[in-house]
Amino acid sequence: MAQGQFEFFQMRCFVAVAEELSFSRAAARLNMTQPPLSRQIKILEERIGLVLLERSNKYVRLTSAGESFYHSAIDIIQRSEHAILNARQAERGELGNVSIGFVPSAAIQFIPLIAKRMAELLPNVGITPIEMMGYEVIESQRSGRIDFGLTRMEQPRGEIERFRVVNEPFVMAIPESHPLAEKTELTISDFDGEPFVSFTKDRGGFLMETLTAMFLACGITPQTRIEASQTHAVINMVNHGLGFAIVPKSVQVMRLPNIVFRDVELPKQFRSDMYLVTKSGQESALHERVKSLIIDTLAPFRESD
Amino acid sequence: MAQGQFEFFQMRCFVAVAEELSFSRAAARLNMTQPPLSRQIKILEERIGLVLLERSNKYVRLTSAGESFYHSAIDIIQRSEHAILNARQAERGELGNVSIGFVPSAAIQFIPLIAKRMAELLPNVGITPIEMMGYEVIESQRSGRIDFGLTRMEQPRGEIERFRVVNEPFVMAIPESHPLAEKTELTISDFDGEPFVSFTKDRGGFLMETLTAMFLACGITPQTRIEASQTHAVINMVNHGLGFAIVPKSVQVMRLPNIVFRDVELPKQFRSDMYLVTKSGQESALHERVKSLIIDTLAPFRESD
DNA sequence: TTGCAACGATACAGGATTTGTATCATAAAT
DNA sequence: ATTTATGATACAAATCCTGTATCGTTGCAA
Repeated sequence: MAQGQFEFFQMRCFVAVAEELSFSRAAARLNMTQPPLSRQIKILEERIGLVLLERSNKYVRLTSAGESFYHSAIDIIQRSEHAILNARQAERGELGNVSIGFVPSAAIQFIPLIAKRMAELLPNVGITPIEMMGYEVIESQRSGRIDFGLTRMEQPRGEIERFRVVNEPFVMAIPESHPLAEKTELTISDFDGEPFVSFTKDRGGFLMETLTAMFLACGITPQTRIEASQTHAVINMVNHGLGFAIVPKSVQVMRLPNIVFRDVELPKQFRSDMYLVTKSGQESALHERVKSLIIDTLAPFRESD
Repeated sequence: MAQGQFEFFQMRCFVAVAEELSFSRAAARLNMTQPPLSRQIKILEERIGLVLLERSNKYVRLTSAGESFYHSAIDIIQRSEHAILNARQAERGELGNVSIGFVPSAAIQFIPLIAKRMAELLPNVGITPIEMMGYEVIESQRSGRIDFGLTRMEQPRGEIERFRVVNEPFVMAIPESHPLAEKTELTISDFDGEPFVSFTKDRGGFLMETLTAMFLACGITPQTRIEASQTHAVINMVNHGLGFAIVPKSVQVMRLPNIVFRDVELPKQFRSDMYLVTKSGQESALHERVKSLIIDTLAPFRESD
């Protein structure tokens, strides 16, 4: 036994004596005889260099140091029990911390929903959401800075796993002042020649490509007035009457005063995807747990229309 | 070794391995050889029923459970060191809690000053001040509800120690509107026949007796208008112009808008005392420490004039 | 005052546990 | 293929702990 620090067992002995205020009774409680108990207490006192118990033949009393140490001991013993419970939780993937990198448009619904469900189902798992550009999500994933990523980019395979967690229809965002906002049954051809707020193509804006392909397929050519790089910006342009836009349906929970959202029939292949990316070969239980939690949480945005 | 809980030593072993990520290096650091180290880790894992380290021949890695347990272990080890330091502090009387019962007039200066100095000199000793009537101080002292008491009552001896910690002169409290407030050199005879706010005699008001004795000795008879039981009440009467009062000098830190305080020459024997009462035979270091702190703190109110 | 009972401290032998040396098994590196 | 480094295993020696027996002291009762 490393001469220098006291042992756990000695602490338990001390606690028993402190509570019983009797060596014999404490010994009985600890399923041992009195002499070794006395010895353990003595060793404990030697190790910490303090007298913890004042013992004369007829009474046993705690010294001030003993009083203090008793409280500490109770605390430490309890913590050591918690340590085991926590470790067990961690093993089951119910304790820890995960960081999620995500593109700004995921901040509207997906990340809050994930955070909420994590708080419910995995209350002891912390979440660190980090907003970033689509390409950064992949970089950060490779470098290990984040555990999970949410992005719209279809990524070259390799050591990174990818799941399509969102596959939702587009909706039209129309300024309230625009004549089309009145019409109830809209088709895509109604937007031919109308002012359009588009996404930029640079910096990994993926929606742009999808949308131009769709316009081509539907045979319409809106009048592109402005390009913005992120959904937030696009939506705010529309809100100020600068034109209509096409955004993923999940965006429409953002209620802005001068926007109306309208469903519109589009060819089946033109839908908005989002991918969950993760380093493959992560066999941690926590990782698995969170991964399926994210997939489950986003299921409504994948199956519904 | 009580089969059932892990030992402290095993935790230290684990921490060393977790930090070195190598059994051999960890063993060196612990001044032991590798085989027993392996064994201790194995025992630890058996005791808590979890695999903490994933070890193949070329690497040692923490499992999620190990990660969690490592943090707990660090925390517990640190706490166990603090436990010793705290116990040492407690032994020196620098850790703990004391309760002080006191009469309301001590709340004006004495208790705040004591609390302040305790915060400076004994930062880890908590103080619980309890305001009560003079006779309650003695009762609570006997029953052990308070560790110290501050009261003006001279008490029957017995198992209670008593120190005179305050012996200060009286001052006159005069309503600003009163003609005597203008006069610079006052003597006690100036107050003959003037309206006087007195202390009640009941409920252990001790000042009353002293004051009537003094009036007798000085040969004056003020006109007693009102009696109040506590200094606060008396002072507020004066503040509303109901008469002059005689109060201990320490009271004059209370600055009220319509009161002036004036020194006055009085016979030497008429001064205001306050006693520190304490159960005798309290040999605790903390108790001694706080006792002398209180005596020291109140020294200015005993020696000065 | 004396004897008894209760409690914690001490001594010591037997037993359990732990340690260290030597060795093995495996995997990366040369 | 050989070497080197790592953790696991086997076993004897040493250590430490336990329990029995006993002592010394204190409070209590006769």
